[in-house]
Amino acid sequence: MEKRNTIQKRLVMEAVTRLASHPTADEVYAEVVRTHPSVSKATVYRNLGSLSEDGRLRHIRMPNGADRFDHCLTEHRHIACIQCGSVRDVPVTEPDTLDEDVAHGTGYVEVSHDIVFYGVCPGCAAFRAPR
Amino acid sequence: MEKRNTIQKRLVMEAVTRLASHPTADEVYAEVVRTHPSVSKATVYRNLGSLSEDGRLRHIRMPNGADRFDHCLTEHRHIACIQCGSVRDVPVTEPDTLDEDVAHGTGYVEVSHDIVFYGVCPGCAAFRAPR
DNA sequence: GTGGCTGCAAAATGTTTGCACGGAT
DNA sequence: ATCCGTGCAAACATTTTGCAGCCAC
Repeated sequence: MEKRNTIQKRLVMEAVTRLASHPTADEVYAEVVRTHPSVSKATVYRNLGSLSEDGRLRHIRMPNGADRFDHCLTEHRHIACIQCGSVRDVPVTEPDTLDEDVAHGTGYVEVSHDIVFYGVCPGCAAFRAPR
Repeated sequence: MEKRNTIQKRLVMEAVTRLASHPTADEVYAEVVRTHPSVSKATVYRNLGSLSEDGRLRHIRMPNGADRFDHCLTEHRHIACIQCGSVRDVPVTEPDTLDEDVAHGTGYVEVSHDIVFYGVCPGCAAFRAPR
């Protein structure tokens, strides 16, 4: 019942923090294995889940590719470049009554939402349409 | 270059329409196979993709489980019950300047977004907390 | 000491792809 | 005659799980 603080868990946490920019589980695994080759991918997945559950990481579900994990716990959104796949932070801009409105409109309770933005990042846009 | 209108494509289209409520690719496949056992799952996937591309179906990317397909083309959102997994429609409530705002804030271009709501549907809520 | 955590491999899930063939144009 | 769309199976990508042993508590 008690959650343990294992070396592996710390390694996963550190990897996500070090990679900073929303790594996928696979990227976290690669980072951990670099210094600790014996750690298995299942353990990385399990610890990512555990840490997210504990609120120490944020689990970002990407509607397309692999899910990502964020060490930054402040409320924010993400935008993925449809060209290069990079992901960066975006401040929250949708009204905070959104869930409430939907709850009232539908009769659902405990309403939350996932929102992910897509677009072409400045770098890719420049490359696509140079001068 | 020319897209053909095959029996399989029509079957897929009809299945999505008949199932009405946001079937997954697998559910569409099951529905098609019931009457036409020789149709392969790959064909269903390919036709779902083709029809979505043509705007005849809407491809709903679910951040969690399998993607779903919607025969209803009018702009709307979806809410999934975290208890029973059912999905129903929700009118758009977020401001239509959302993408614009993010574009201005980030410098990204061609900004769009996916948004999916989660909650407990009235039925499941009643079951969970009767009386 | 013991039960959660790990490593390994295998399974599960969801989707895509290579290939040869058959049918629509 | 083309060549697109199909069926089949296998590949692929991501994540989960079963199990025996280990190690943090």
